[in-house]
Amino acid sequence: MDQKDFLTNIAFDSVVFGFSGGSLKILIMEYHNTGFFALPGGFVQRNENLNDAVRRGLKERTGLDNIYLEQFYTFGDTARYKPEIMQTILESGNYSLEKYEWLLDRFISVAYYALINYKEVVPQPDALSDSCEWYDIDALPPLIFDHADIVAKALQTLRDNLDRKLVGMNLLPARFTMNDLQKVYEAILGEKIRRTTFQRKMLSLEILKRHEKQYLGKAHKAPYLYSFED
Amino acid sequence: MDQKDFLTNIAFDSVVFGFSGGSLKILIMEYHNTGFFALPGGFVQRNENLNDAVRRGLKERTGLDNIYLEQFYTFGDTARYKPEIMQTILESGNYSLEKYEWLLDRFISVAYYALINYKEVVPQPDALSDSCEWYDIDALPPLIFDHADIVAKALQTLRDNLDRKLVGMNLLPARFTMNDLQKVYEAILGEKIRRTTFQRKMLSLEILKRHEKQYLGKAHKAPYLYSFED
DNA sequence: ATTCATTGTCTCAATTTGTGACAATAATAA
DNA sequence: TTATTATTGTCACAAATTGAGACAATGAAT
Repeated sequence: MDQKDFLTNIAFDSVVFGFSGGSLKILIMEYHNTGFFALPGGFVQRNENLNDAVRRGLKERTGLDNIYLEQFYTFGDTARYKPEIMQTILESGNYSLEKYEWLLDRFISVAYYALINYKEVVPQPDALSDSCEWYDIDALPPLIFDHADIVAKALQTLRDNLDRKLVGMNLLPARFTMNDLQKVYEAILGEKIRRTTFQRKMLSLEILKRHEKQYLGKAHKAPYLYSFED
Repeated sequence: MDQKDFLTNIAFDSVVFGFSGGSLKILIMEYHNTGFFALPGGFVQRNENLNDAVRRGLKERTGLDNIYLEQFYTFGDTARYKPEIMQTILESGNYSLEKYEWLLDRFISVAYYALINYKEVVPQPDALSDSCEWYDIDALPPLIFDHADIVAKALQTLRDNLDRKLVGMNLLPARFTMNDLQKVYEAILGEKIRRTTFQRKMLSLEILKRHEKQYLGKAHKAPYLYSFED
């Protein structure tokens, strides 16, 4: 974290979506002894592509490569500049204020959202944080800076993209039932979808491959399993 | 242009769309004695919102306030860093390389597109440029850095937004005919649209106010004028 | 008066979406 | 073994949207 290795005044933040227990969740970090909650983020190395920097950051937090990632907005208001918060975070972590003075400068932040399979991830805190955990999108703690705005815009963009991009797939394991997929869509949109219409639409896209049935041990017809591979 | 007044490593570029002669055009700058063509852009002052910086830049180039503006992507590949080009530009303009050394550093660029009424604008070059002119979107000169990619992505985003946002209006004068509006849509989409379907769709949106007819002195029925005001 | 190009609107067909019906099925209960 | 139950896959029909053309109305030129 030496200043000379990084670009100044520019950062990134990631809204990492996962799906579990029927609801949409995101990763939130908590900083040591401060009560501050924030999105996972980071800085761009001088010899590194912006997109690669974000992937590097996600790899550290989730252990995953090849994550589905979309850049959605760059936040650059002066109102998001609050050096006293960053100073508190550094002091609570016993970091030298001289050495890390550059972190107290103003940053413009490029925001990305990621979609990952919840089950494949064990969230890892970074050096400054004592936790990195999943929070239900409807029950987030208060976030520092403008991170609540970033989350809201991420969710809005995800909804807007839901039809145009094949977004739902990235939140599920390789094989899933039509009902699983519908629940992901419902969690993202925040509303119920009609079963028959949804099923017809998904099948008409001709991107789903049908596999053997899944026997659930329940008292009814077993559903087919699907995957996105072809 | 003193370094200490600006954020480092971060810039913006604008794709300014106008409509004239049946085709879509954008503003391109040419630098003194270099043969280099580029999008109009600039840097963010330390006490200035990113969005305000872009509006300031557009005001200087077009003289217009209250421009329709959308941020669409932030370009941060290392491949876009070509200090020798910037050096040539500075030298050709007889700028001190010491004083403006910071401009030779790597920049991540936040890209915006603007939609303006062609007739209201007299493009103004900046200090480093000897021209700022309209170019047909299909006949652009070769552009420096990754500016051709930026234009391509701007156009793609504009097309994607065409139905969801009321984009066409910003490219026309206050009053226009249905045919004018259709030609704007056709220029953006790059394809012909069926007249009756287009007319029905536009009227069904209930955002157009119909005014008196426009007598063209032509040998046929006169069209209504419309506006977006309500 | 006739001709001409364009406009505004209508009609019908084709497609997509909303809504419910219904048989098939896998486990459970009787 | 047989009924019961919840859920699934598919179909049928209605409603809404879009595609495609027809046609009369109109303002100016001939």
